[in-house]
Amino acid sequence: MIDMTAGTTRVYPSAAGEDAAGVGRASRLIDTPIGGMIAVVAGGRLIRLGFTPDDTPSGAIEAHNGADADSCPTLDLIESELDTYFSAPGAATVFTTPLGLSGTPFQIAVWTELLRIPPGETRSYGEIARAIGTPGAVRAVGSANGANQIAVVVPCHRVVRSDGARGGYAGGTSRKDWLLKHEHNNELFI
DNA sequence: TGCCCCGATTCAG
DNA sequence: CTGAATCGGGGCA
Repeated sequence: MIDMTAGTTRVYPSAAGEDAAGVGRASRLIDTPIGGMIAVVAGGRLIRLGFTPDDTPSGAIEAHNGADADSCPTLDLIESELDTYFSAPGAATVFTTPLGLSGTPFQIAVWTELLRIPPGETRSYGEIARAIGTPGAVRAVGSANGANQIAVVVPCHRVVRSDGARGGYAGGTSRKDWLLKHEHNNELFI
């Protein structure tokens, strides 16, 4: 059925009626030290990057329109940048892959703010809430974090609780832990 | 549309 | 440690 081998690119046939603008979609599985990730590109932009569940169902990669995934520059770019990011302790890697953020105005505001957090640094949910002008929306920020479609690149893992505790993570707290330590040059903290 | 419920939180008791 | 505050998002009538 679907080849889940890391690095494998799958091309999906165009679905009539979808992507009227001719914007193709392609996905690729990328292997990382903390599990496989699936990257999805549409219109030349990365629109999704998430950790694949242990037993990734074939349906996880459904509905991707046809595009020439094997020669997708954006997939090549994100794959390359992820490789650099994961292989370099301290991870000062700056991602340049064009992103396609899709969500409510509030979510977009949160995610955009997350992109401003430098690698190796953290912010609390409250700080993010204040930064975007809605000091009381602390929990809502948490929800928006959970709705992040582009893991690692949109660094929702850099948001922790005000008391320093790590807080939750859609990909699993162990991954959040790993990422924070990795960016902290492998130093243990807290 | 309105109502209700739920959170990757926070802070006061 | 417990409880209430606060607000965006989603489900449902």
